[in-house]
Amino acid sequence: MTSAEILSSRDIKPSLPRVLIFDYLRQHRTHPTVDEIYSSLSVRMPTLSKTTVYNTVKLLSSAGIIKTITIEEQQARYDACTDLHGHFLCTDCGGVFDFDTSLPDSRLPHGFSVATQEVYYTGTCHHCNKNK
Amino acid sequence: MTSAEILSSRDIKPSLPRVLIFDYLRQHRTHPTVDEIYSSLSVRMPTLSKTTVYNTVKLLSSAGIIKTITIEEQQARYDACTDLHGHFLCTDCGGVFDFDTSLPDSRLPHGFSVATQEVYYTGTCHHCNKNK
DNA sequence: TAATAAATTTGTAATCATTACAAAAGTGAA
DNA sequence: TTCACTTTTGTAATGATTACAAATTTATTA
Repeated sequence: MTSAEILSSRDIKPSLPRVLIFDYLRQHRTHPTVDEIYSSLSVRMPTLSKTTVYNTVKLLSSAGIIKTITIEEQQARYDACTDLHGHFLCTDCGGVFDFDTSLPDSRLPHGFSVATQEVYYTGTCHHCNKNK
Repeated sequence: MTSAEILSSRDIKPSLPRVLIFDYLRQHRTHPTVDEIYSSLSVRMPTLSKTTVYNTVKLLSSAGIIKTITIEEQQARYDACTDLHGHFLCTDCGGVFDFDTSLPDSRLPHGFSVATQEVYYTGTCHHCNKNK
């Protein structure tokens, strides 16, 4: 399915900025920040505003089309893959990596309804462990 | 064990601000923000600086004595309970609640070493679900 | 104890990600 | 084309966090 089709199916008008941003996230699974999305796309679309990137990732995230990753204090990252998987932050190089994970066996208090589930690990990645 | 003893055992000098902040976190399991810690303690210790609260929670967190919770984009929260448990953010009232969770069965890529593990859920809490 | 060195705390001023907001631009219907 | 509505944009706030240097406290040495 194209990005525009996915947006339309969620009643989000597939404007050019929205399609570009969603496309970018679908093609770059590096969990980019708003800044990285903006810098990359403003080459192709010089009129793009960073505010539009902020607006769009918030729109897509609340529609459940992308995920907001808050593994770092400094800034949010975004992920077009909404399938269940964990995120690993390397505190050496700052990279964020995916890993396979099952859902933990959780006992929520009665009456709680779940919207999103995230598993965040931090540590040192393969590459940074080598350089020691 | 007293807070001062725990700090000492980690080679952190148990100064008054450090003990007060750590004590506060041990007694208030509500996952307070820096602002909440500062506001509460500055009544008893008017000379306390917010910078000291920032410095201290960073110190305690990197020593592994407390946990930094980044479930929200806006600000970090802190938790003196380092036992394994999940955190649930109610997107209606903003409260953060603990819940029991096992470790998910995760397959990390080879060579990755783990320092911290977090399970974050969002949704609606018991109380907010009632008011609907 | 006094003097000195080291560690800690403090207040103020940056930094910087995010949001507010209103004007501008774009889109679609009559 | 005109009008209403949505989206985008740029600028100016906001607000959490950090940098930093001065002030204070604590520890050490003589």
